[in-house]
Amino acid sequence: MIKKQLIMEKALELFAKQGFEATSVQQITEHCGISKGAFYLSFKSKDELILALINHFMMQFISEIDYIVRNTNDDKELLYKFYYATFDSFHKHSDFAKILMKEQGQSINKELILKMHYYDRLFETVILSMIERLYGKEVKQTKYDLIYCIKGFMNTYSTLFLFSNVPLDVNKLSKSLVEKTNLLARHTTVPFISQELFQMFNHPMNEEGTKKEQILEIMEQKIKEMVEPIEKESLILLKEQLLEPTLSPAIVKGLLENIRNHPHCKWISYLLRGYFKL
Amino acid sequence: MIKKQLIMEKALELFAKQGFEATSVQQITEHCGISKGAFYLSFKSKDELILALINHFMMQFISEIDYIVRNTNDDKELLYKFYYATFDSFHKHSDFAKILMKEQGQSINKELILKMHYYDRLFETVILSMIERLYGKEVKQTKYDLIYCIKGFMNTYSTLFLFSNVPLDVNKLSKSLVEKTNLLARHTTVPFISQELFQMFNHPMNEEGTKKEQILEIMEQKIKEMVEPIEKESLILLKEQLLEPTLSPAIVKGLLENIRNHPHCKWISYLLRGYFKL
DNA sequence: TTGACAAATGACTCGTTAGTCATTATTATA
DNA sequence: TATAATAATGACTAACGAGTCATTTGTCAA
Repeated sequence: MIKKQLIMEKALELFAKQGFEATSVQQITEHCGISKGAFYLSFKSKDELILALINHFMMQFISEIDYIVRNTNDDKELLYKFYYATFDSFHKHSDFAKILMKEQGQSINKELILKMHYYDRLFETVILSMIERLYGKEVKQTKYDLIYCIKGFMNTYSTLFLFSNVPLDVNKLSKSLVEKTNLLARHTTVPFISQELFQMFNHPMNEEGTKKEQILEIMEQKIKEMVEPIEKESLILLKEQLLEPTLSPAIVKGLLENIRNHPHCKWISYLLRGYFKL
Repeated sequence: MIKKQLIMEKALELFAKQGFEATSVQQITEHCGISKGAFYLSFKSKDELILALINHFMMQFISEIDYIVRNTNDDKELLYKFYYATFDSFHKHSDFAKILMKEQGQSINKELILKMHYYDRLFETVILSMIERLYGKEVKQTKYDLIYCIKGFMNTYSTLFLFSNVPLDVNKLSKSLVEKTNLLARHTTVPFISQELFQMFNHPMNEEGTKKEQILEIMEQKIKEMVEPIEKESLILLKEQLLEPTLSPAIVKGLLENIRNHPHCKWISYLLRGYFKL
């Protein structure tokens, strides 16, 4: 298990520098100081490795941003916090962000493309819920355009500081983008992306409906692995709540809070927040 | 020479579908109905092919947009025409645009990365000159941000219609982006990218200063190849003008107009417009 | 028809890579 | 200490791809 993490860390560095295709398993194992055979004890294939990396970081990223959007009460702060957290995350995990940019749309692996689409959709959902909350009916016609504008901002500005070695002021950048986003939200009158168009783009959303049964499966897996008592009990209680709702919303929310910051529970926490509508 | 074009066309299709790395020379030659050896009669290597493709399309694209920006007199139309031409070009050459998106930042080839950066800088220059003309001192503090916003819009909206099979209304999209750009230009007060920052990003601009001597070299090459009498004479006169300015601006402009629409002269025409400041 | 020249071919070389598996080293258990 | 179980190794295979070059095919002038 610890070996798996080592491989993921070292591979991340190489992928960010050279790209996925251009990095051989040989190189990865050398960089880890292990043998080639040892690699295949942890991962069935090179593809499984990149998939694990994508999953690991995207789950972390999405759940982090989603938590911020759900738990920032002050509307005035929300957009700033959203941008700040996004760029801060890109900055902290810049190697992963680089891979994301490089492998964008690329990748021969079909499963990977689907996964990327899936996370992209999730992220769009988070943005959309934020926009709807902040601007309400004001952006009824233009909210889908706003999503793409926000994504466009994130894309260009990320590329900028990921691929040049210029130190960046996340605070200043976020403030600047908050102003731009507000401007567009409040004054745009000519929409391009209608709801129909938006749904057409997002058609293959099916991938992992993440229904009750799937959440249960993931939870059982984690409960087995978990050693910390508080987190473990919280997980068990939440699992029971999932099977048969008996606890009050306050208790459920508290239990979620217990597991939220455990590195292995962020994703479960995100799924449950969605399921319990908290 | 005609073989070269065939290879470029067929390779473009495959690269757009599968990516550059994932496409073998074997596949390209099979798709062309020629032998592997024949490929190497036209191109020294696979890298030379992708470089030729990038050069071919980027020259065409940049010079087209530059011409529009320089020759649209009505400021009210300019931004619309800019967006329209951009998306129209992406649409017409969607296979190339796909490659551009996929190979973005990627690519092991150093020469290619430099070339891409170079064209990126040229495109930014065109955008900047347009912004300065349209908004003047109004955007003194925010013009560099505006460049990246425009590029961000282009990026997200292109991805959208390049990788989903939804038919697009370029007219509507352009109008929508014109409004957004105007909003940002007129009301943004919080800049993020200062002039210093902008220059830091663009540091390695050196690549092909495209000075007089280089233009001359390209011209001599083209003069030899050219068969059409009017274009040929225009080129010869322009070459003389480059060596020793004797003609009036009106005549020079007319000569440029003569060659502008010849598929092989667009790039020269662009370089000369810059050199003669027309 | 012939011979000289150019165009085109594809079998071949050489390097590289993902993935396997018989063998060896390490650790746990009795 | 002996034995079993598990972890780790790296030489090996099979496949593929870029680029080469001896040979064949086509063209055209004499």
